[in-house]
Amino acid sequence: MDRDGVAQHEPRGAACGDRAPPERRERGIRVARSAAHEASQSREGGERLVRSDASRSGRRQRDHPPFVEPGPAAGVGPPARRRRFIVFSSLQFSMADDKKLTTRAADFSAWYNEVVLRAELADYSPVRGCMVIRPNGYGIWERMQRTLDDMFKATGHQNAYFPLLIPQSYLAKEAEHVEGFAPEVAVVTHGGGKKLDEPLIIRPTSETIIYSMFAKWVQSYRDLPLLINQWANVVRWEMRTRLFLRTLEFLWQEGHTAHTTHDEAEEEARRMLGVYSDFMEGHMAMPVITGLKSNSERFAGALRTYSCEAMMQDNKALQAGTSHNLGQNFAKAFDLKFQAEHGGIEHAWNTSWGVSTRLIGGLVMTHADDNGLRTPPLLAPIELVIVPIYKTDDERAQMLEAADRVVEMLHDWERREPGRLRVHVDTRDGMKPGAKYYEWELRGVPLRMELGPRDLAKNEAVLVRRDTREKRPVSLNAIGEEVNELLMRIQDDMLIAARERREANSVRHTISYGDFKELMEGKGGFVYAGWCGGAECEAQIKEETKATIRVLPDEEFRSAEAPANCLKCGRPSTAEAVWARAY
RNA sequence: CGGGACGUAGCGCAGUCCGGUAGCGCACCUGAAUGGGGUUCAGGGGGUCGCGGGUUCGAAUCCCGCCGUCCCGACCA
Repeated sequence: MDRDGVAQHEPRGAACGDRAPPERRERGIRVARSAAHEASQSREGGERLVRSDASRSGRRQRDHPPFVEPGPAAGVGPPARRRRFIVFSSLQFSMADDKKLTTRAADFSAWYNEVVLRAELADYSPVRGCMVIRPNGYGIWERMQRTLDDMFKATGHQNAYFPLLIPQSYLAKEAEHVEGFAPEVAVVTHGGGKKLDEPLIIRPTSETIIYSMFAKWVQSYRDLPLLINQWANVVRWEMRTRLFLRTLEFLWQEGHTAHTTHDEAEEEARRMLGVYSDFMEGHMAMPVITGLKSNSERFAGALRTYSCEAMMQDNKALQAGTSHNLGQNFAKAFDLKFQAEHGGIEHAWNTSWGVSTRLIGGLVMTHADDNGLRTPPLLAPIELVIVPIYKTDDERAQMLEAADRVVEMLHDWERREPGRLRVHVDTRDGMKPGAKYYEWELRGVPLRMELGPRDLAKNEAVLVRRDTREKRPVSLNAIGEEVNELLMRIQDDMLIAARERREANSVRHTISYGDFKELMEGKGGFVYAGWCGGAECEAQIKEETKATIRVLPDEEFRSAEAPANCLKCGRPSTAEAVWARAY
C-alpha cells in the first residue's frame, strides 16, 4: 500500500496520552486541572507551555507546579522583540518578531515546519528522516485511529498483527511489487552477532507476509471473504523526508482482504475508498477528490489503484489515502487458493488499502493559518480550553471555582451526550491571559472560553472560535448547548472553507498547454483536463511541469461537459484527468 | 548522488577572516509586583565550541580527515 497512511501497532488504548485520568473519563469529560491536572499533564504533555521561541526544534517539556504554589513570576516574560534571521531553504527571512510564525505567503515550507514543531506535533529524531510524534500530534492520531477503526469494524473487518520482519525472498515473489519497493527497503543482515543466512527486510508494506499467511488459512470459498486490518509501522528508505509527509518510518493502517470474485474485490476496494473519503470530509474537514490512478501511479502489484486527493493551501495535491484492487497477482505469487462452490480450485482476489500519519500533515496544510494550527473539533485532543481571568488572589480563587462549576455544567449536560466534550482548564499562574490565548491558538484548540469577573457578574462567559477568531458572550445557563453547537458549527465551517478554497483554485475550463505550464509554475491548483490515455503525454507533462495526474476523477467530480481533447497532444480525450503538482 | 547552507548553553545565534582560554537573546531557577490579546524589575544556574588528528607556548578560531543536520534538485507508493 502506499504511503498514505500510517499507523501504529499499539491498540488505541495504549499510550493514549490525551486524556485525563480514568475516573474522570468515565464521566465523559476530560478535565485536567490543578494537582491532578499537573500529574496527568506530565504524562500527557498535551497541555504544555510553548513559549515564544519554542520553535524550530522542540522544546523540552516542563512540568508546572500546581497552581497553589506561587508561580514563577519573573522569568516568564519574553522581552522585547528581536530581529532574527532564520534560514529555511536557501532563502533568508527576517522575522521581525520571534513569536510570530513565518507566514504561508512568505515561505510555505518553512511555515509548515514551524507549525508542526511549535504546536508540538512532532520533533526531529537523531536519525535522519525519522521523527518523534509528540503527545499533541499523537493525540490527533489516536482520534483518527479510533474513528477509522470503528468504521473498519462497522464494515466487517477485524484487526490482526503481522510481524515487522519479512524474509527477503518474499518480496521477490511478485515481480512488479519487488521492482517498486526494493529500492527503498531496509534490510537486516545481522542478528545475535551473526550474519543471517537469509536477510530479513523491514516491511515497507505487508502484502507479502499477509497473503502468504492467508494462503495457510483459506481452503474453501466458505473461508472468504477474509477481511483483515492491521495498525502498524512501516519503513521506506526515502531520499528526502518531511515531517509527517514523508518519513523513513511511519505509522499507518493497512487493510488486506481476500474474496472469491473480482467484482467482490472491486466492490471492497471502492467501499474502503468511500470510508476514507467520508472520514476525511466528515472528521478532518478535508475535502477530497476520489478516483482512479493512472497506470504510472498505480501501486506496484495492483490491478487498479484508487485514491483520495486533497488540495493543500499552497495548491499542491496530497495523496491522502489509497485503496487497491490487487486482482489475483498476490494470490498467484503466494498460492492463495480456495475450492470454489461448484468445484475447482481458484485463486483469491485481494484488496489492500491504507492511510497513514501523513494525514496529520494534510490536516496542518489544509487548516493551519499564520497563527498556528487549527484542529477540527472531532479530532482535537482538547476541544475547549477555559482561560480564567483575574487580578487578585481572591479573584483567582473565584474564577477557578467558577471554571469548575462550568466544567460541572458541561458534565451535567453531557449526561445527555456522553463522552462528547474534551475540556481543559488552564490554571497556570504567572502567565497573562493574552499569552495563553496565543499559545492555545498555536496549538489549534478549536474553542476557547474566557472567564473573568466581568463575565461572571453577568452570569456569562466569552467564547472565541479558533477558526474565525470570532468572540461572543454566552449565558452560562445554557453553556453545554452553546459549546456543543459552536463546536459543530466550527467543524462544518472548516469543511466549507476548505472546499471553497479548493474550488477557487481549480480550473475546469479548457486550457491551453502553455497556460497550463504557466499555471503550474505559478500559483498551481487542480486542472481538470482531457487526456488521450497515453503514457507518453503523461510523462512529458510531468517532465515539463512537474504536474502529474492525481486521479481520473469519479463521476461526481467530473466536469459537466467532458473535455474533448488531450491537454498535451490534442487528440481525442479518453478520460478527464485532474492534474496538479503533488507532495 | 549533485548543488547550497550549517554544526558554539535547552533553543536561536555572535565570535572564526586577524589564535590569547567563550558571549548575546529567549527559555530555565529565585523573589516581588503585574494580570480582559504575547508582563515588568532585580538576582541566579547552565557550555566535552560535532568527532579525530595536526600546527603552536597557546586552537571555537589555522591545516587535514571524518560524522551529522537542514534546504534545493535527482529519486519516490
